[in-house]
Amino acid sequence: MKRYNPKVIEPKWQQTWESEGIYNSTDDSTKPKKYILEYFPYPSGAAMHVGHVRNYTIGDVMARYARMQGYNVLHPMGWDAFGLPAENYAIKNKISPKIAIEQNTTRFKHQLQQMGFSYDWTREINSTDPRFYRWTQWFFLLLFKKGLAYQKESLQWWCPFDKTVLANEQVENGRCWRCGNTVEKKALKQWFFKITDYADRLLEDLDDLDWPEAIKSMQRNWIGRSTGAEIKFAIVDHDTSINVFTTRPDTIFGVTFLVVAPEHPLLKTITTKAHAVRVDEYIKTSQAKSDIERQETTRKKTGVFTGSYAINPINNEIIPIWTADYVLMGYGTGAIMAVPSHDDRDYEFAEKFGLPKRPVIVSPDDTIENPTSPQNTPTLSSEGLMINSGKYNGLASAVARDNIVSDLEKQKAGKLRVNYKIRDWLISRQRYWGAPIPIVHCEKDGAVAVNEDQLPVLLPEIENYEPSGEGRSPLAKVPDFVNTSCPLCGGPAQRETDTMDGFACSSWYFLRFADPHNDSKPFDERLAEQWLPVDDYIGGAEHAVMHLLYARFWTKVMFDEGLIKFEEPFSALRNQGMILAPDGQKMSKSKGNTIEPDNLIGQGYGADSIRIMELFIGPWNQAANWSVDGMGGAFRFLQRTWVLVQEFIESKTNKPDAGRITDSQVMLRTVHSTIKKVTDDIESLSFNTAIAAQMELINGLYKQKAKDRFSDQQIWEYAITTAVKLLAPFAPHISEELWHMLGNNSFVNQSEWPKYDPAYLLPEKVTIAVQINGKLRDVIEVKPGSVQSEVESMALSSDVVKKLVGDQKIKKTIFIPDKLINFVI
RNA sequence: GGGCGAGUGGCGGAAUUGGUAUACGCGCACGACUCAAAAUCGUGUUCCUUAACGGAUUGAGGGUUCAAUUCCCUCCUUGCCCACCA
Repeated sequence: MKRYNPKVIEPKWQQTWESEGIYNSTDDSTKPKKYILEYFPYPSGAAMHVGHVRNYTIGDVMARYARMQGYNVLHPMGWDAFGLPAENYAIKNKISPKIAIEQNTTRFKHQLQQMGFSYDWTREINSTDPRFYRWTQWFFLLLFKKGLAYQKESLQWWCPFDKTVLANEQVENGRCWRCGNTVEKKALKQWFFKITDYADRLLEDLDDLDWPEAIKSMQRNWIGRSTGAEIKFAIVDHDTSINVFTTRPDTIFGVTFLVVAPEHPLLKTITTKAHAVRVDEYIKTSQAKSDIERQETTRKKTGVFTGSYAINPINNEIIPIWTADYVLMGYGTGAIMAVPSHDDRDYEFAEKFGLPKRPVIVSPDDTIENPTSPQNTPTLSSEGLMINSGKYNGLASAVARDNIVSDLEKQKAGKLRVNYKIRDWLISRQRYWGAPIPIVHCEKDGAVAVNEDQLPVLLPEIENYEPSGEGRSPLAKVPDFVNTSCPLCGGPAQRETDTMDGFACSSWYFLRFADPHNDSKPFDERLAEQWLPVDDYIGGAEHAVMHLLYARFWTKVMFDEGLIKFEEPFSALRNQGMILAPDGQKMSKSKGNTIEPDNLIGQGYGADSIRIMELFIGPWNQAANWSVDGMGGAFRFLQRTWVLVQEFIESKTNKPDAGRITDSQVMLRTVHSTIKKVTDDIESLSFNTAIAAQMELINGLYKQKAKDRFSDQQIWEYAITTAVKLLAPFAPHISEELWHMLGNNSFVNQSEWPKYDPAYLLPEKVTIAVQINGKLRDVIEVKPGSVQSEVESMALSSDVVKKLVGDQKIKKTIFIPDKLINFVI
């Protein structure tokens, strides 16, 4: 008997599949399409570990299953290779990013191939290939021409370690998402994409997506739409006014002071001479505070009085104006009306600086005369009846809200306003390793788009690509690159030297897979129409408000331009659960706790065992600790399958034992119910139980074999063949090998998925639970479909039941056919 | 502080519509094979208690029901995301 040796069979089939091209997608097929995609990886210096492998295993099982179900499947792979990690790796290892990327993609590709993933490698793309980023630049120009790409000087997040600016989405708790260092604010002229123009559509279209609710709510939260009003407060003794944003205009009678952010443009104007020194000091100290410090002060309120007063437009009350850094310049108008009786932040501030905290405006218990005071627990979300609010008293707060805004509108002191937390996407980076922004700066014509036929603007190969930290990309030091002529007037001009954020590439790469070699446009409309949108997109949740939001934005822009006919790129999104190290910690190179597939394969487990382990360890979308012992179990299952098939093949040539009889009904029922179970489980993405069902099948067949020694060859042939097919999406190599050993010349991975016949599912006998008062007391075996009277008399004749019922009266009998009978006494 | 999710044997987990809780795997124990070990095969394995019987059990407590891991309420623990967003 041949031994199961993954080291021999796995590379053999990988090469055969590749040379036969059996996973390549055809553009002209009559079959229905299915586009299954995993996030294209970042080929960093650290190799892939079993956590990454899980992501690709899920996608691969789905792709293989879909093929066997008769779909024309697109399952491509490529490299998201621009960006900081690749560049930092190159700097550290003193090689050029280009060489680093070549080394890393070679390694990653080898890792993917040795896992037997069924990618169409003829469609491989690399975002750093000029043939690819030419079109990334083309999309930049599309956005530029549509007025969705613009330059603006403002305070931006700056990472002093990576020496570049960062988008808001790329700053987590005041730290750089890549290196974890504290970020600073720096005033720089930067390029932005106007994603805010699409905020409403990005929000509304979330509803219809088959995405995890967690991701949808993260995006909703990030877009942060809130409706309210902008209200104008005139300043006493000044010719100016301050606008505030509030979601609760109904609480305007509770305003006891105004607060403006320290960065507010009117702050210096309205500050009186007597208070100027203290205000100036306060502005300076809050500027010196990094944002992380501003967040870490455990919300202790600070602030100073400006000396000025404002007039409440609803009742002409005079209220003081303060400045405090709990009000953020970047949101709303950078100024608020403080309502201490209904906002805990305002309450805390009033408490600390001795400002008035009354009156209560919304009665929480709907009594106008003596409401329970909410002063100790102010809340912005409370609704109720209006009190202390003049003519609005007695109205429901939601009604008063509308009335007050329209009344203010009449006196031109207020209007409805929708506010968003989302900011425009800062796209420029002061780093070398990215797609150059295809813009030329001309003294006469300003920022001018490079002509389309001049694309790509090639990233020059340079000696010194380390960031300078001066706020300019290293490309600024390359005169040959910088100096050019203006596409409009032909006069001398300078190229933009910033490069694009790596997320620009990933905002459209999924479209390129439909038409990866097109040199005349980013993709053919017909091919995009055929393959897109992505049916199943598989990846971790870490891209929730970055890539997944950006890609949706670009897709909508392309839709508006008429390039594509769909508005959402990813119909279904699947977030796989993280694989943690056996100790429960995140796997990372720095902790030295990573487990790499290469080592496991070297130990003789094989890719198939790893694939089984990745899925069997638990639900695919939940985190799991990697288990070293569990690998042995996965391997044993495959080996038992191997041995069983070998023994069956040998039984073909040895005469079967004539004295033994195969129970064909039991065999057929076992096989057909397993087909049903595995099929249903794959459809519902319950991969762990799909594998468990196959283990049960193999265990069951072992028991059959012990009884009948493969007596009925025909039924055994069917059982074995089916078992091998069911295993194919999960463990493709061993399945392919066994398939060929069984005498097939085709590929099991191109075979048809087995179907079950419901007629075989019905068992000869079913076990009925016999309960008394809902407690299990006995079990009886009856024919399926037995009626109540039959089951009841059988159950009542059971010794246990007789004893427990005694001469008590049975009040009620509950009968569930083929399941249980319950006597209530 | 806000949002979303999760708590089941020694461990990872299963239970698809309220209907026999603990499938499958790991680990462990015993047996077979072996000079021996590994590997493999087989049997057992929720806990307490017993000669047998029996009792308890899905984070805790309560509720609905003939029947609750499943539905409802309160609380505890824990994971992830967002966080002074007015």
